[in-house]
Amino acid sequence: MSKIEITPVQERLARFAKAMGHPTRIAILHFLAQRNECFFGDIHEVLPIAKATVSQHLSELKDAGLIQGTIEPPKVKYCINPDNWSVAKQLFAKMFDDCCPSKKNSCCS
Amino acid sequence: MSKIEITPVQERLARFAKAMGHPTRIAILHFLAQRNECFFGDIHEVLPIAKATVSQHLSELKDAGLIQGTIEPPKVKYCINPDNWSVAKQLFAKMFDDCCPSKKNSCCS
DNA sequence: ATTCATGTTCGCAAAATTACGAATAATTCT
DNA sequence: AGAATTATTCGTAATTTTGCGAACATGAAT
Repeated sequence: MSKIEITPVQERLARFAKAMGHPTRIAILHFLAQRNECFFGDIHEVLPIAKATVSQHLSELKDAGLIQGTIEPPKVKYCINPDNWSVAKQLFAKMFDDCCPSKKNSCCS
Repeated sequence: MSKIEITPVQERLARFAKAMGHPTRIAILHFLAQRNECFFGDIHEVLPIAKATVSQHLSELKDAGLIQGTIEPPKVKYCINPDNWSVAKQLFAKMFDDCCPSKKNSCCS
């Protein structure tokens, strides 16, 4: 009856999800998780795509807040953004816990 | 040096994330989580968008495996797909746990 | 058989995404 | 100052996504 209001939390969760919604970006996140050294060149070296494209994917992840980059001339060091990573983790966890499969009154019974 | 192989698991995680990467679809998932009755009409009634668009979003969620729909003439009942929901939950949880903020050797220190 | 109620599919347009090579900063090294 | 290294930005093209109204399909009720 009354229309749904899309909340800022839902917007934020969708933003995180969208940033994670590409195999290459998932691979980048996994790669960053395994490494201490996170220079752009290290990431590019390991991906079979042009550096311009790598840069775009990194921007996407950075704009969503999942990673951060710091300039260490002449290189750029990338890493997970710990604060937002933690937020994303909690938002996804809450999302998956809220939903019905674990409830008794699920419509999926 | 050696190129990254994008794994099937990463592909699947990205697929889930992509489906969740839109505020309306997050709202739909939340709505499904709160309801026993999950008819198309209930969902459409509550969203400020055309039914064709609602149907598209539901298809997107269904194709990704996050929800399922059963025909109950003349209505269609939608709900979370419990099996895949559980898979998605675990994949996201593993992703967020793997990554560095909780590690000592994080590049984000 | 017609009508009604419910959703999906079609056809289209606008916008966003993905990808690349070339050009452009920015900083160090010679 | 000039060359070299590193990464971003620009310009472009192809594809995908998002959204709508209209048309269509399906089964129920008259």
